[in-house]
Amino acid sequence: MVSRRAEQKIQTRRAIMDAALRLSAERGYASLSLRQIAKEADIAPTSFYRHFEDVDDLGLALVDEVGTQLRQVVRQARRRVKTSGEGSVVRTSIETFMEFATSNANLFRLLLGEGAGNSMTFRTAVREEVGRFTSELIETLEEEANKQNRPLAHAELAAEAMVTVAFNLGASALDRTVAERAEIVKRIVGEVRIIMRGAEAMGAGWEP
Amino acid sequence: MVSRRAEQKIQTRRAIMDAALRLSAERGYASLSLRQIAKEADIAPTSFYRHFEDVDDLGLALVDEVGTQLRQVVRQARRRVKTSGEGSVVRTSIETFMEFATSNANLFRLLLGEGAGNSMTFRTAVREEVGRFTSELIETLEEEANKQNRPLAHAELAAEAMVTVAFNLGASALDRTVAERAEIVKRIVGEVRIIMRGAEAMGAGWEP
DNA sequence: CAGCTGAGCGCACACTTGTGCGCAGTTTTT
DNA sequence: AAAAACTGCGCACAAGTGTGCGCTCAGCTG
Repeated sequence: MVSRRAEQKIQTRRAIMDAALRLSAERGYASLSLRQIAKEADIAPTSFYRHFEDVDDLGLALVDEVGTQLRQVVRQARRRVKTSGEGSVVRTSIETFMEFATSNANLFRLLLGEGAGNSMTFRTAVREEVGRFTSELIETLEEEANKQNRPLAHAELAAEAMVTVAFNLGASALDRTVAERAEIVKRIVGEVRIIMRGAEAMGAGWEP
Repeated sequence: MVSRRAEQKIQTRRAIMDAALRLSAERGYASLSLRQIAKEADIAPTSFYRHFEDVDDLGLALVDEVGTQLRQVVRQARRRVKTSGEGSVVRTSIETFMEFATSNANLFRLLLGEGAGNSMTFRTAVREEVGRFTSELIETLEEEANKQNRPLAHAELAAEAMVTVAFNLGASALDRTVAERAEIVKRIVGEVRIIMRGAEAMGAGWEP
């Protein structure tokens, strides 16, 4: 499996994915053509088929990738919170998240863009990924609530709201300058805190 | 100005916009061609230019339209809350909003889809519209808070979070069955309540 | 009434698009 | 060493793309 050939193959596969990412940042993913991608990846158009069935197939692979990396982010944030002693959970988590978002801006934009946009297949794939992310957050939230002995009402609702806010405002930050970006992060932190506070304030037996 | 001619013109303009909307619901807006739109609108391709410079120009017109209609929604919601005596402000507003979203699903999807996706011009246009919407909500929130004598900390943050949640979960509801949709509305209401509660719980002098 | 304006059309052009087919060269398998 | 497998390429083709140009003729203006 470490044959020279297989290695080369995954290398060009990467080249294709990177090319698509680069292009989609400018023109938007939906308006990408196989040929454009091929050219950007220094590949003959027909060679594309040796790696993906379709442009949509490529898209799904990308969504999958971003999902995997995102989940890593949650774990990294958890670790950071645990080790670095203090600093609020909220702030640390969000900063970790934004770090990821800015350094993978293209991938991230794709996720957000296609989540609301294109084809049905895509939308559901994206939502699944975001769903996984939310699940892990719910878990973290409940864990933390137990430890601090401050019960949360409806952790799922709170988590969903937090993720939605962070993802969307986070995405809007990508276009901005560094200064503006910091300002947006502040806003995200503020809003997430509000949500947290609200969830705590609602009694344990609250029914929406 | 009510000349037969002008009337005809705005009529075909409408036809074009509707056609674009219909098509974008299936294939996604970004992958629309001028010719497809023209065909769907029963127009010769070149006639398109009599109404719009560009496909992007059309897009901006559509974003503008949805924005205008959206603001009408807020006002309608306000009126409903005032007249219909009771029922929570939150629930009434969200129901009004969802009514609009479902009956203008295509327009709405366009707004959300392009808000995160396509070209820079587009993104900013969309965000402006959403911003306007948020502004009106902030106003309503503060007004209501004064009347009920329950000060809100950082109405802007709360409003932004609410709008983000409502828009995005709302958009995700569009694909679902009627039953699932009702479930999502419930979730939105719950989350908005949490946000509201959180904003109230934060003291008046709170700094995020 | 005559003359002008402007919406809509058809034609034409130069590109770009996705994809099928068969060949080259290299790596892996026998 | 011979054969099989497979990545990548060039070519070809039909279909679709945006847009310039000049015509028609309904409807407005003087």
